[in-house]
Amino acid sequence: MRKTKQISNVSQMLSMYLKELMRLPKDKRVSTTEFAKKFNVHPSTVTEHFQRLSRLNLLNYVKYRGAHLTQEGIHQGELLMWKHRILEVFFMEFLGLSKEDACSEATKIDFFISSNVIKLLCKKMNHPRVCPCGFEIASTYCEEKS
Amino acid sequence: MRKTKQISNVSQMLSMYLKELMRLPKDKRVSTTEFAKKFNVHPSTVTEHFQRLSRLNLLNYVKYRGAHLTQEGIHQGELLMWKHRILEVFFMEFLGLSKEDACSEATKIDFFISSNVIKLLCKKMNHPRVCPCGFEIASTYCEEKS
DNA sequence: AGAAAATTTGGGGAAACCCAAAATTTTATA
DNA sequence: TATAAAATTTTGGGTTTCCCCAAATTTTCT
Repeated sequence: MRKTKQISNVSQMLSMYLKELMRLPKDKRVSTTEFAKKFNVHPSTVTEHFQRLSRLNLLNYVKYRGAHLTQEGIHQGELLMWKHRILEVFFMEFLGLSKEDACSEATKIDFFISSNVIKLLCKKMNHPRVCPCGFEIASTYCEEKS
Repeated sequence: MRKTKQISNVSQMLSMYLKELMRLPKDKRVSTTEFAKKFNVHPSTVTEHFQRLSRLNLLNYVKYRGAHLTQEGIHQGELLMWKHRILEVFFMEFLGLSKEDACSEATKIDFFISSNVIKLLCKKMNHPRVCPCGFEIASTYCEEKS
């Protein structure tokens, strides 16, 4: 009954957490201070966000022990990263941005842009399999019929 | 000393007000109830936002008498509309979206996307002079050297 | 075991939204 | 031109999201 391809109730900030989480090894648990440094924020703030992600069933968070993404969290994180990376490819290949600029520009809008636009962009870019940073682009959301 | 091409302290919501204001005749003063209907919000909410825009010197707002954009407001509104329309053109011509979809997709990201990306997009689209809806695209921000 | 380090809790604060009811001003009409 | 009706603003609340700090708790290290 539930749609799978939607980010439910995730704020922009939470989406940033989700994306960062996706870049980390999925087996290891992440600590709050580790994250606090990345986001230039106090540890207690991270705790708060982890708890929120946990309430949304996106993060498996155990007090004092760190956290890792749930299946659902990975799923939503993959959607975000797919958007992010397709945008990166587009910004580099079509607009000629540098790798760094492509990433920062993608970061500004990946949360807001629709799946449909990304899907069309993906097609136009010939369904890239890797992003400019060398990371693989998960094909879960790409509907290539090759 | 002041940079001219930046949206200063305008929230996404205020940017929506700015864009809507840009679509209205600039000589006439707009009433709060008029706006309230457009945004499906109570009149008092509009008053609040008008006051805020006024504090930012973007809106000339006189109690009980309505409001109209200041020079600065028009300037910032033009930047937003430029982004919006270039995106519309891109979405229609490059991705093949309908006029309506192009508009709604542009609305989702125009506030967040950088001027630089839009500038490159503008060039790729050959510096369009009108958007899909037939509106003229102000060239203030377009650096075409034709 | 006990001290040090990491983490969470609880209490607050600011900003951006929104609404409802009361007060005020404008307008329209009798 | 009064006065009633309509429009607008004020006031007072309420919510959410984000952030910090200090104190309490738990884990880790020696």
